[in-house]
Amino acid sequence: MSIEKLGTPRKRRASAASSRMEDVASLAGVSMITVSRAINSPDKVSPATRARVEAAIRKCGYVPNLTAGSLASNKSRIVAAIVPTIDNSIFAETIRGLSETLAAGGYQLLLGQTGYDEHNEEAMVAAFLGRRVDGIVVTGIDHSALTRKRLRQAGIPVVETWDLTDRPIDMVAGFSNIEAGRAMARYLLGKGHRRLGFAGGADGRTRARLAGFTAAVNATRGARFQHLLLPAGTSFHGGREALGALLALDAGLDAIFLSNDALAVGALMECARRRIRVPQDLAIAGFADLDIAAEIEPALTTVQVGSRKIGEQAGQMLLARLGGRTVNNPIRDLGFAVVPRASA
Amino acid sequence: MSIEKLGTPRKRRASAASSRMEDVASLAGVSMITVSRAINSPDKVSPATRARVEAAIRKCGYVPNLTAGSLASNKSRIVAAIVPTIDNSIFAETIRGLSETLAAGGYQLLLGQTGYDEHNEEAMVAAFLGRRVDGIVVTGIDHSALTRKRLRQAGIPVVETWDLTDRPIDMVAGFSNIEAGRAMARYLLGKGHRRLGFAGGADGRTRARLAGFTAAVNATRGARFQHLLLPAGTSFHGGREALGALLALDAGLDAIFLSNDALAVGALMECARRRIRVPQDLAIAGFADLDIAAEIEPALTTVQVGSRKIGEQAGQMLLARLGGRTVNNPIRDLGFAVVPRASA
DNA sequence: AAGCATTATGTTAGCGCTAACATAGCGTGT
DNA sequence: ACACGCTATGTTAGCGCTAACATAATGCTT
Repeated sequence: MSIEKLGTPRKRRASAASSRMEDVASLAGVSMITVSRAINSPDKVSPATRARVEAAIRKCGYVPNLTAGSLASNKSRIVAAIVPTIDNSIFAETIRGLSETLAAGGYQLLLGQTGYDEHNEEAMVAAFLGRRVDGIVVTGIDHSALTRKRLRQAGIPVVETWDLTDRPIDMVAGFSNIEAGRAMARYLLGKGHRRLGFAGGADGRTRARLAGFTAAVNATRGARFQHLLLPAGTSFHGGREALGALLALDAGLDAIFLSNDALAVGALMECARRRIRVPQDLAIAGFADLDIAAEIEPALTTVQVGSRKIGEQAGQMLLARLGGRTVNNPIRDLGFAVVPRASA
Repeated sequence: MSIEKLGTPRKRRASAASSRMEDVASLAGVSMITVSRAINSPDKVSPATRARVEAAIRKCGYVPNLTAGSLASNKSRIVAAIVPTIDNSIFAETIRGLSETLAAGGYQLLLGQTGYDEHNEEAMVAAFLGRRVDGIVVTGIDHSALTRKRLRQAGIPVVETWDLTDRPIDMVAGFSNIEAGRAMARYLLGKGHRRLGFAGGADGRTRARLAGFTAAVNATRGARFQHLLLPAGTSFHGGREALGALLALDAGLDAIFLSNDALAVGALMECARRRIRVPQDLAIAGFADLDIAAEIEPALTTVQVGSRKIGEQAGQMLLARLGGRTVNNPIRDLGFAVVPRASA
């Protein structure tokens, strides 16, 4: 065995050309931990030292390696969110609210889109947990058994959104889809409609709305309805087709509830094309109160659910828990409201 | 100095309760590196060993810590994307295309939304680089000097999108906004319109479209135009207001080009409200060919730019470079096409 | 049967940072 | 003058994984 030659480590990985904390430390004449503190908890370092460290950082163009920091501290400052899609969709606003809330707390957002496929959700949850995200936001309350188990065992805050349950995996921010469906049915029935139609995607939230809708219709003498679950989730074009399909089932429908506003707007367009007068010949209602709902002609009657607020609340709950605070109300019912406009 | 007591390390960090690679290794009776290989490059491990390792993984419920892997391998398998917003927006489809392309290659997407604020972009780029993302996608070709410098020095593939330049930071996938603006002006002029209006957000891409539009109008005898740059980027409501504001500048306008489809749809809605016939009294044109453009009544004349394809191409270029291949054509002009519909 | 390439697996030493503990320096009260 | 608490900074030992090199086992050539 020979003594190592000075300055020639036997082994050295090809590392980034970028400067490391060590370089900053020696430049500033302090230890690494002081640099670390100057960056992450500046008030634990004297102003004079902090100034020297900051100067050194600027001089080297140092960019802290957050991956290394995450490994050492077991905190990633990343939150993952899984939504079905962000295309012309109700979830885009949720993501926006979440993203801005998290950014304000110093967290970044890892985004997953399942395309309404539960199998994708499972794989994404696994991948995100492997990334040791600090928290996770999922859409809905229906998840595979494996996904639920993994989320519970991960030991991180989890927020389910866009629905409500007594027994969330951890926390939930949303509203009751069943009640929302019921409320819209009652609204339409209250307007005197008795031959109703319902169409929407095949996800759990739409099914819940359908359940509430069905219950209210069945409780009303003389009322009957047709429904349709579409393979594709949310598109304007899908709304056109849904309208046609429902009218094919029963040409005498007098009101149709589409489970999201994109579909409803598509249905309105199809009515315009077919010269069906809305709401005189046929009432049309949507769900979620997208921006366009208030702007289109005729303005769309819909259910306002605070898409953006769901994201903000989810973000706030996560930030609270990540900041060591307890969340006093982990089941947040943000409510909904039927917004009567011209179309129904 | 005393000999360490067996089994009681002087120091041990509070670590996750979850199992580590070491646990899997001992359970399977192999070394850690074999487990690592069984996971990351299965064909380097014999089928028998692989099977034992996989069984052990299932038994412990092992989830690899990707943070540790990233640090060791200097690869994060994360790509960051920065867009102005994903709300009812042209960028949602780009993100979707990117996200799906990357997912197929085993990469995850870290999303940043600047809200059309260049200052945010700078901070986000810094944060993402600190995260040692493997690649980054940004919107547009206008970036602060510091951002450009950081991106160049990061030594990772960078794709600029939604515009075109001879001298990208690294790669670019988009189309010429100047030419697109010019093409739409020519289209409207070709239809005989001579008093044109233009409105859009204040971002660089809209300015480029405006430049092309202006050039074409100025080259046409007898043509004149008004323009308007809005603070808020893309909203239906903004389109209503833009229409009003442009008509206030010149009530005799006969064609208006809105720099994105959300604005254009809003303008159409406002025309409906004001009983302005489109296109007879006023032609309306949009930009990007969102889903709704083809569905609305009257259908919207717009510029189709392949929003989704931009994301897919960006993803493919990144995957190629990350896979060690060279990208033969790093400047990808995906073109555009004026789509004539009923509104102009 | 020796020589060599190839495949399968192991050993060692980090990747760049921070937790946990250690220590030095200083003001304060008695 | 001394213990005490407090602030500022330092030392050490990892966090959980993989790169790089090392070695063993196997097949194939001549």
